[in-house]
Amino acid sequence: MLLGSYNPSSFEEEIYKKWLDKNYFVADKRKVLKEGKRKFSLVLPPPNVTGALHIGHALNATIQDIICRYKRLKGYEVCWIPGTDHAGIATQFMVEKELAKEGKSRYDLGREKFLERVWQWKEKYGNTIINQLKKLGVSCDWSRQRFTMDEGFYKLVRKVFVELYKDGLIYRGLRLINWCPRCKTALSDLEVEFDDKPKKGKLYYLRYPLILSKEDKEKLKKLEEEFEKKLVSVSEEEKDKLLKEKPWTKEYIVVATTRPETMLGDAAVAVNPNDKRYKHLIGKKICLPLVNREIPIIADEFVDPKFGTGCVKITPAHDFQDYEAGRRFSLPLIKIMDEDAKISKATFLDYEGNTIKKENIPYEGLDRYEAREKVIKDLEKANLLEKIEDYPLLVGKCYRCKTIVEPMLSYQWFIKLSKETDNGIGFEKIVKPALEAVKNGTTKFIPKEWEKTYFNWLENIKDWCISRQLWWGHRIPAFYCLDCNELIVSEENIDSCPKCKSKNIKQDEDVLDTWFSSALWPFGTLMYLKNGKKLDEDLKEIIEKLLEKEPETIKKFAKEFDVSDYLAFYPNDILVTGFDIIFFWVARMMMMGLYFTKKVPFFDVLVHMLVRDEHGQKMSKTKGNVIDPLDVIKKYGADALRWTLASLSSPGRDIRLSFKTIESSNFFMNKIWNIAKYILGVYENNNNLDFKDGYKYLSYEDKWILSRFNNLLKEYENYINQYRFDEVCRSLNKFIWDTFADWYIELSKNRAYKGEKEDKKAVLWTLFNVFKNILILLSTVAPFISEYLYEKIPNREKESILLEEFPKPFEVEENKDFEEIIKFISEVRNLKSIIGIPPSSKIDIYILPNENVENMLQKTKDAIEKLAKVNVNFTKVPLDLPNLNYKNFKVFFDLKNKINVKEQVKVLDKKLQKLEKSLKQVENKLNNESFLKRAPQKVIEKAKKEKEEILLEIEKIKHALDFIKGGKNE
RNA sequence: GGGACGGUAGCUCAGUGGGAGAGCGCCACCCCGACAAGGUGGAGGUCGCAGGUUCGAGUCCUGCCCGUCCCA
Repeated sequence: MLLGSYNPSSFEEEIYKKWLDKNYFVADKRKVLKEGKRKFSLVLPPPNVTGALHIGHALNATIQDIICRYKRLKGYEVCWIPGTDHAGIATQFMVEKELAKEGKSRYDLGREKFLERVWQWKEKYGNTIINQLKKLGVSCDWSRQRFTMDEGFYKLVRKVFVELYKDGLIYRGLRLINWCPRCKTALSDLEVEFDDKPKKGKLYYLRYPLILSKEDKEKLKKLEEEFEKKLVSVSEEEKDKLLKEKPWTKEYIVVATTRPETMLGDAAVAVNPNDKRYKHLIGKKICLPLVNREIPIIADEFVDPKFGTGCVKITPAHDFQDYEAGRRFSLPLIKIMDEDAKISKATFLDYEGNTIKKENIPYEGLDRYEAREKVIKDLEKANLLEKIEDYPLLVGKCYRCKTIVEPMLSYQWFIKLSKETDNGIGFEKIVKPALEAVKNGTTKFIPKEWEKTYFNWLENIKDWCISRQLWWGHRIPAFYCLDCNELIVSEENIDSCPKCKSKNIKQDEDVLDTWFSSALWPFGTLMYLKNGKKLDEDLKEIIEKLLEKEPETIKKFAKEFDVSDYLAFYPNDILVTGFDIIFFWVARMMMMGLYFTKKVPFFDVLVHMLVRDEHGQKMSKTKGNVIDPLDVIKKYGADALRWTLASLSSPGRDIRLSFKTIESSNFFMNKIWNIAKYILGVYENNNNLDFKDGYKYLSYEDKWILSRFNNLLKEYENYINQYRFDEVCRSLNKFIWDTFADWYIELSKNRAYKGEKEDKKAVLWTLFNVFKNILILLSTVAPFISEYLYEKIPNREKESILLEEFPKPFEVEENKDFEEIIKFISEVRNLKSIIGIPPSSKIDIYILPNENVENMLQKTKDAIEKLAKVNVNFTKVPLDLPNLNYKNFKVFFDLKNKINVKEQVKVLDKKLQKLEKSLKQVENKLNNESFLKRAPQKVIEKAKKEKEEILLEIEKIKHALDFIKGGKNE
């Protein structure tokens, strides 16, 4: 026996090792640059060094691998570059956690020692996902593996930063940003998460005493009296309306807030200018309780009169909306929290970042939530708490550690992207090209719906906060002269001030947002630091010539970088990624790619969805519904996992994954295995008969399966080019199982075991050639089993299926007549079942063929007998027996003594009714003049044919009925 | 509040204006010289609801209901 039972874990690892040893995945730039071979390139979205492989990675990598393997078959030089991302916050978080176990913090170690520790950690765990991906069988070019903080990226990131700075597109400024008090770093808008449902929060109503002169007080009294008078003279209906506009006449004003502790930083109180209740108070001042600060009452349109009392506090240093309002009214920024989100001294700043003054305030040192309690308690004591209401609240949380973020005033670095910043210089230079490239179709999203998401975000983009107060990451190449305050942005580290020559230089403490380096990934992975190495001599001329056409930036980069890979493989052809990082990553790669290379980083963006559990729940450790791809691989093999993911990946839909589905994929793999077992068994059984010339003796069924394969080939290619991997799998499954195994293999058995030599040759030739092609098509999705079985077949020509070409169609014509035999066999089985004849009980049938198919039926006789479990006789004349009619032949059934169930009449009647219903439908159609006039000829023809077929069916059933009713044998 | 996507068999999902499909599950029968992880046959549907366009709508348009997600 050539094959045992299917056990993927027994061969997958070995096969992967072979592929690696033979360097099949390594891209050859020479073939592209020198021989003009078509290239196909892409980057693996770099997983975080912190992570472990989850099912989402598996889906993402599977899709890419299918595409890459397909492109190799189609003769492309495929360059698929893997790598890992340093993942600033996440990695630092992991190492800090490790340190915490030793009772230390990063500050105990200091920056340098801490970073050493992170590098150690990275060396130890950073390749986890990469190694796990190999178990999945992905065909990345591992020789080109990169890291977002490797030497090349270190240099590239600095270059890019300096370029952008020189071009006036990066600035440093005091801004209100999202701050994570646990990670102690700024977060970009995207890194702040909001819960789906609002949390139960409170709305606090605080009384702020007005500062009133004697006249003011009298005025208020008067207003009150006037209003009372007015009230008496109006109707009941108008009274309500009037009451809503009642002028505020108390000696304090009431503001509503969800964050009472921030009142310590209030710079004003605001009302809507059209709000009649407060009109007379605009311009007055209040005395802010607890801190005794005098602040004005201002009027601004942004105040919603319906919110709370219609009167809000303005805290410009701790709320985004208030920041803008504060700027409009030149209110001071009053910062009252430190980086731990604890109450600090109040610092008054202007919008340029100059400190105006500092002020002692109560609660210093208290955490923001402790401070809230205290503030409320103290206000209550002073009778300044009006009331507390329940209020639904949306709070932003750090996407890494889930700590509630704090709007915080701090110095940060930004890339200008907003339409508002500097007359939209960044928008024009960076954002617009990225928008344009998708609008004009240079880069396409698949499915297209995602383009809207992309446009919407880019069109409303804000400046990108790129600095993070972390230690792990690309340190910002900005230097400060501590003597003359000069800011120097420089690619190289500097040790003296170019202005005052002072040696008192300090580099900016901050590192760059991780996504800054990821944004360079598509071209950065194709550039390597030369480090003094010379270019490959044979490529020198070609490279120089190609370089001429490149933009200045690339020429500049080429001085220090080997850009031969870039010239061979950029732009990428496709990017495959999850929808959740379109903003984080895709948009930013588009912007950076276009800005620096003047080309789109990739042409197709294939967006896939989330993998959920079988109930549609997100997988999470806390829910315990995680399916670990490694467990799956262990149990069912990588092929089954890949097959499952591919089959379920219909565009725009989340995947619901269950072990049941994986199991059925495994069954399919097993089926393929057994097909191989059969074919190889037949071969062995015939003493390895040389079947090379078998194509000369092809029979009807051989030609039929060959033509059916051609059909599959068309479908397959059509679907894979549309990235419809679900349909690819469906087509393959249908052909392999329902057509090849269930029909052709069954049809082949007589000839394979008992046929003449020529028959055997033809059968073997057909079996092996169809099977080889099946394996090649299958190898994109299920590469392991394909390779393993490919190695076993005698008609292979290559040492690996990876070196195969995409199959060409067989030179045969479609044989519709043979399809009729298939149909006929099915119907005999069906008929036997209906009239209650056990499948194993043979009945006699008489076939009356016309000339066209006589030979075919004669030759297929054995197969028909075997598959339909009948005794086939031929007749030259019609017989007086129940019969079935086909286009080219008639079949008569001798059913005497075979029927034992009269109740079959019911079944047949039901069937008849169904058929008559559809007959009516078709007839209605065909009797409809409008239909005949307006429908296309093709459709009308089809309808006519359909009617004929239904009539045939009806006739058949009627025959069967006649027989049962008339010929019952007791 | 704005937007996107989805609602088709018990479950998970395909479906390209023209006879409602697949896998799993279910029922009945069958170990047949690859495979019981299999074979043969079968049952099961108001395609979310209501309108509209069309000779013809699961498919296109409008409104509504339900669900998921993104943005503010």
